Amino acid sequence: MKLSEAKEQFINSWGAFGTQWGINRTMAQIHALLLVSTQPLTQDDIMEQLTISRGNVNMNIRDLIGWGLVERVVISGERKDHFTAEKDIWKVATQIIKERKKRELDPMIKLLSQLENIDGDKKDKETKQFLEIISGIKKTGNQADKVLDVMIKAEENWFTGSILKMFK
Amino acid sequence: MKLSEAKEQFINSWGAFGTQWGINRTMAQIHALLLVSTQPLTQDDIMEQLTISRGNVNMNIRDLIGWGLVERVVISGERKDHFTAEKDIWKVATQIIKERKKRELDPMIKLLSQLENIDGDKKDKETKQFLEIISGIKKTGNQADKVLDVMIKAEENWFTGSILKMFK
DNA sequence: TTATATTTTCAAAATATTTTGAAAATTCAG
DNA sequence: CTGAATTTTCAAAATATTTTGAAAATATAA
Repeated sequence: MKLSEAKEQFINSWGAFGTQWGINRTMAQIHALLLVSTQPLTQDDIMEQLTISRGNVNMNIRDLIGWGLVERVVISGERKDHFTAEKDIWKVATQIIKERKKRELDPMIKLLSQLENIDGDKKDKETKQFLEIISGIKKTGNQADKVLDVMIKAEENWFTGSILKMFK
Repeated sequence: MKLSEAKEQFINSWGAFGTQWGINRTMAQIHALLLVSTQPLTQDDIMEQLTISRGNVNMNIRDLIGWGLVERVVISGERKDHFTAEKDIWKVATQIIKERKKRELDPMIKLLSQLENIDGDKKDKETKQFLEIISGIKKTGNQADKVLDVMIKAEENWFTGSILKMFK
């Protein structure tokens, strides 16, 4: 397999992979393209390489920046914006986990707490079972939350070289 | 809030939550409905409670069974099939992790191995960087794979009461 | 077996999401 | 400032996914 073929296949597979996780195909492809690019790319580079429209590139780049996976870099002497992706996949993974936790897990736990305030007889079988399910989900959610916090903290401290502080 | 409202809100939120994870809304809603139902339900019950068509219920139930989240139960004396969901959310979570690992992580790692076989000069800067990215992803993928295996094993052994075997 | 209840399938319709592209807004060199 | 380059926006078009519902297949009681 040639390098260009391998890159293409990686971009396509990463895109397909993304769709299974509720991420749109193009956004995942742009991310993949930036991952395997030596140089930061402009919107025009991305348009050309993935044959997609300017608007599409622009919107998805903005989302990727929102997820903290891509950043805008200024190349001195160049007028156009350039974009580059974090190459360390472990950092990519923790960043995604951090964002999903914030956007989804935290609100879900909040909702579950609200659902625990039901009017009426807590001894009623239906009510009792409902509350058990809800509190079970909340408990597991909170455990996951804590595990992820430790992961994120570990990542941050590892990165800043201050991992020992975690145990003080 | 009344119980019926709480149930409804739970079902809707679980559905919305699902779509963010690449799971279709109705499938997540059916799962939620079965989670908070005291009794196993028939297809007709589900049709009625979620006001969706028979075909839709049938297909999504089949998928849920494929994910190992729902099972068919026979109620003696009743002609129709009944369905019920695993209520222990920790088991639900490990089941989902197990399936996603099998369906997505394992194939992704396989693909990455293929992409490492590139023709041409391994000293070429472009080639070298590509191989570094790919092997980085593969390494992180393999680590995740191992962590998830331990989780799944722990869950299974915990469930069967043979957790001590894990350390022998 | 036959008649009826139940489940499954799948093409077409409905709905939701993504993509385009041109106009508007912004940036910046001269 | 001016005007060209660049970026952003967003309504409409294209595409993808989900849902329906009726027909076909299957199961079961009599």
